[in-house]
Amino acid sequence: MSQHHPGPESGTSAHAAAVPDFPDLPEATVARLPEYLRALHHLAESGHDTVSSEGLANSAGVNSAKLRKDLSHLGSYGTRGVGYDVGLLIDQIEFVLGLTHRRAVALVGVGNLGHALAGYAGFANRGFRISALFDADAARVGERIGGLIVQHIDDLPEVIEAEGIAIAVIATPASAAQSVAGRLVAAGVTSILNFAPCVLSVPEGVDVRKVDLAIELQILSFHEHRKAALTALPTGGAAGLTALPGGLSTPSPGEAVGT
Amino acid sequence: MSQHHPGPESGTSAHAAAVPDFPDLPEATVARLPEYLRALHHLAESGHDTVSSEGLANSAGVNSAKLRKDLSHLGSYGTRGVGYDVGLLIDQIEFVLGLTHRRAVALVGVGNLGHALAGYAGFANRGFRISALFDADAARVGERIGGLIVQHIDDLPEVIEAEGIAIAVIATPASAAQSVAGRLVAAGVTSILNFAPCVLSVPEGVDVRKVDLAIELQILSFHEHRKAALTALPTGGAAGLTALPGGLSTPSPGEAVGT
DNA sequence: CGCGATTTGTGCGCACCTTCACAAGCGCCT
DNA sequence: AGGCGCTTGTGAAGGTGCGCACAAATCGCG
Repeated sequence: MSQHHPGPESGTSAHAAAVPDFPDLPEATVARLPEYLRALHHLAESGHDTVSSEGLANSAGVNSAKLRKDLSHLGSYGTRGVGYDVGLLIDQIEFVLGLTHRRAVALVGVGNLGHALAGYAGFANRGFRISALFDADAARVGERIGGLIVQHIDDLPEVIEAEGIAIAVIATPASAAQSVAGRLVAAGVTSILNFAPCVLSVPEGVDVRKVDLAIELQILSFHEHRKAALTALPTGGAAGLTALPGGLSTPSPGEAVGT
Repeated sequence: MSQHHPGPESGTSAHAAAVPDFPDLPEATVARLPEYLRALHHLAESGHDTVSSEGLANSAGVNSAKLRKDLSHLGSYGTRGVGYDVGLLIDQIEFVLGLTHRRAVALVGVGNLGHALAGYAGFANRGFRISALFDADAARVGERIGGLIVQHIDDLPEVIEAEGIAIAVIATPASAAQSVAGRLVAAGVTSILNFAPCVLSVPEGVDVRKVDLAIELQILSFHEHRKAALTALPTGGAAGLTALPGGLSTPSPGEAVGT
């Protein structure tokens, strides 16, 4: 999705024995690790202290072979014949994802969507803390949201530095997003989650992930359209479908990351 | 827009059935079409009536070769030496995505996030109309949000059918999501956009896309972590050499992922 | 103390996606 | 009319990811 510069690909020679670390984890694997982490926390709360790849894969909604391969990439600690130690695996994944400490996040744009994101409990529960809110609208500055005061975007540099913020969320209108991105990067932010429906260009070394809500619906719309065309044409589109079970069963393939 | 059904002369070669086209568009292509569409609308508003693959690719933030291949999949109409007709391409893509008519969408869960989604202007502008709001909390039922009244989730079947809704958005807590999904499917919904951080299992034929905001941040966190590790290491020697075992000993723990 | 049941880790083939490079087509200019 | 430059469409190569299937490893039990 966003720009991932293969770039010079500095080798990053694995500093041998000390840390198992993350030299060049496949992007697809990285995208799934959070999923595993969530499932693991769930399992831990249920009292499980070990889990098989089959069980964990089930909880995370993926194939067990894929899960094993993913975990093997980070030199995982499973025990053959037994499974994975839940607590250990949680620590492992959290380390690889850089979640050993709570990360501070800045949020720019406290409009309709930004307001909701600022109060989204899911962030706090999963390793992040919204540490600063910004908006360009003077009328909004000073407003209090979930224990934070909205600050003017001109104060961005000082706050970003003072709080040591490296990750920012853009929830502004598309027209302002590129400008905001530039100011964020100038202030030292190196990772951006962009909710504005537009492409951002940023210097090399800055990561951008994009969430476009309308695009998600449009992709679903395509599949709706396709399904409608299929059922209208008994050409054999349904032939491929195995006996449709009455109950709930196979998880759908959704997902695809990105973006 | 533009009830443009004639389609492009029934495919290129095999015109067995009068099927429009999009038989089996690659998923990756489908995911990018909305991006192109957005860029095209932008271009149209800027007065452009044709655009080259290079120009459009630039606007959409992708490689031009990739764009051309994507468009070729849907039997597109570009003119060599000139480029693509912006208006025609918009119609084409909107048709393929099933956006020739505005689609009705139901939204379940009018909490923090759901409230924002209900008012999100980006949906209305891009082919969708939130047609119904539901919540399980009786205290919220009756509340008015953006011209719609929140209804109780028990009324879901009647409303879904009456409005002919096929797409739904789940913005409930994770604990309720699976149950809601089941009720949606039972009511006839065949596409779900899930914002709850959990896996949904649905019957075959139902599409689910998931947006997990915390996961997006966690992926960024990984890259932050990686970048931090890189800058912490002396850049000099690491460049280029990938853990070549040329070193005399290189104890096993290196685990040489790549090999 | 060895055997079988269980589960991980992974080699391999396959399918999909991306990118390059170039021939074919189109319009314009001379 | 003909050639020239520009742009599309696509064949082919390369890369990435996925899933099967199986050997290796570990535990529990008799």
